[in-house]
Amino acid sequence: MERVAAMIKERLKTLVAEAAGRAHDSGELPSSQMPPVSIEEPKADAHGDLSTNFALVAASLQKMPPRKIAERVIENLRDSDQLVEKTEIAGPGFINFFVKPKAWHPVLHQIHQAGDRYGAANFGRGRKVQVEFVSANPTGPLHVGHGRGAAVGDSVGNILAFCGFDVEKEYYINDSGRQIRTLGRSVFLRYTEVFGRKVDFPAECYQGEYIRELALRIKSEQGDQLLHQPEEDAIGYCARLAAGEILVGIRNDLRRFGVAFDVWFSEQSLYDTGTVDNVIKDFQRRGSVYERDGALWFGTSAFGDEKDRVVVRNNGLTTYFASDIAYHQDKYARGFDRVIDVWGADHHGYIERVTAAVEASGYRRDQFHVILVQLVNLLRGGEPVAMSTRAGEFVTLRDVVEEVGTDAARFIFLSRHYGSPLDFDLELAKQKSNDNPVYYVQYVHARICSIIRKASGSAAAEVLYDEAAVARLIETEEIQLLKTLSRFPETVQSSAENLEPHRITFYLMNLASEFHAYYNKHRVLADDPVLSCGRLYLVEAVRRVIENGLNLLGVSAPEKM
RNA sequence: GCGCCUGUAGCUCAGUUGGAUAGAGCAACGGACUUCUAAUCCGUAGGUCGCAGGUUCAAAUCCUGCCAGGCGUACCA
Repeated sequence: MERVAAMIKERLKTLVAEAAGRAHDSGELPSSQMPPVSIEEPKADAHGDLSTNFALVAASLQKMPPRKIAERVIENLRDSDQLVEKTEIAGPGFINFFVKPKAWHPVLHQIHQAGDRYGAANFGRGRKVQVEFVSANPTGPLHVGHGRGAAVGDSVGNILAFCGFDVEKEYYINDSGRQIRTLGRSVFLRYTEVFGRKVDFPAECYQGEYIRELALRIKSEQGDQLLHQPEEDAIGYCARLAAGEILVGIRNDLRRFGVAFDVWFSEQSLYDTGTVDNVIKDFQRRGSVYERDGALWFGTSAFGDEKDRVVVRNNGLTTYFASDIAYHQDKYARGFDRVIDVWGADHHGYIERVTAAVEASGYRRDQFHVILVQLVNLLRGGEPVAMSTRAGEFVTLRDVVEEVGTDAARFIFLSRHYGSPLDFDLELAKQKSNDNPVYYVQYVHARICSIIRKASGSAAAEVLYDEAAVARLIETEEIQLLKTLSRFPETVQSSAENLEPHRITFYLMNLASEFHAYYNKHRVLADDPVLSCGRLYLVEAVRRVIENGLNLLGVSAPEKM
């Protein structure tokens, strides 16, 4: 099905190109060289529905003033299907098109036919894409920053899937290495404390209260048994148990936050299967890895990194980077064309080296993409909430979801470009007013459901298509809504191309605003049954687009509020 | 020092990949509920797009150099 907005643009493009050709044939334009025609949407309504800068771009080729070129193009327009109401030349030489209202009407039928697929596309052509996000170490509960990463990653995945990519969402569990040992040690020390042993709790250990809770839990299950084992065994036991428990908590928190991963991938498994060793050996054979000062180095600088990086330290232990190389190789080996990693902004120093590893493994640079999500500043009533990771005092994602709800949290996380720092105000987030954009958008959905209930007795009632009724939609606000609705597919597309979910958020706020304005000015259920029928059809289309958009963000579309 | 991100209205942020007079929301002020949900709407006011150059018909957007803030720059994870 051809999109209405795209169709109109294409048509105008052709009209302009043909007109320019005719003008040249008749000698009105000297050069046969014509620039490509681009059709844009002006931001000011006074500049028409669509416009082209053709005359401006053609000026240097034609060696003529732009306004003169514009005149000759307009004179040669042959608008055979009566699409255009009016054209004008404006400013330095823009050609503005005012499209007939009826040109936008077909979008309604399209929306009703496409249903929950309206806005979807297939330019992904089934290519496999992996989105990896959150991937927090299982050494403590998720905090607010992880929530932002979760919302962004989940939504990017949804959007790409909507555009025809075969998407898999993955969580990488850093369940190996020193931080897990530190976790075990932290729990074990608290455990010994429970039995009255005086310990000097080290600063590098995890300070949070949850460590004590885990220790108590081990006591209730194992009594004092661990005190009688070799300390290494006891620490190992604590580490496994704690990481397992924390991971269960993380899964629960994410589920409650509406995030479902297809794959939970264990870092330890890369060691257990020998994948990390094999990768290092393989690169050694190929000369990408070399020895210096007793350590093994990966030659990332050959691929644009500022220096080479260590993969095996001189004490024989592998670095985090080593398993990262193996992990990313494994991703491509699983058949993904594209790999997208969502990282916290503090990891940006890693982009170059992982990209280098990807390239050294024989994949293209553009098959790997990192979304760097900036930090979240948590506020309460405008005042910063004190968060000290060192003291283990921070507001967890669970706390936030319990206080403000999943919908509000997700919407706010996606209400800003991921590259700019986000102020998250708890008071504002749970406020049920127009200050809170999520309710502003959801309210539209609930309102429309209410209208439809009123019209037919049930929200699920079928709203029927009637050509004569749709033709009655000619109010300014109605045409505006039609134009905005027809723009949804391209919004989704640019959102997918740029991996920017916030474009959907802004689109929805704008659509909501236009609907509220319409609602306040015109009655949907009017005395005239034909008009009512047309308006119901329009309003149901708005509802559908709000629902589809909110779905992509992972936010619910309530029928009542 | 080097690298990345950010700098737009009092505040929080958009800005259609280079377009016309730079837009929303909040806060301020003034209005609108006997009518489909007032969690709403309408109006007013608010700007040297960090600064300085450059590229061109056209720059918030691209290039260069400064300024400010954040982050990074480990044989840490």
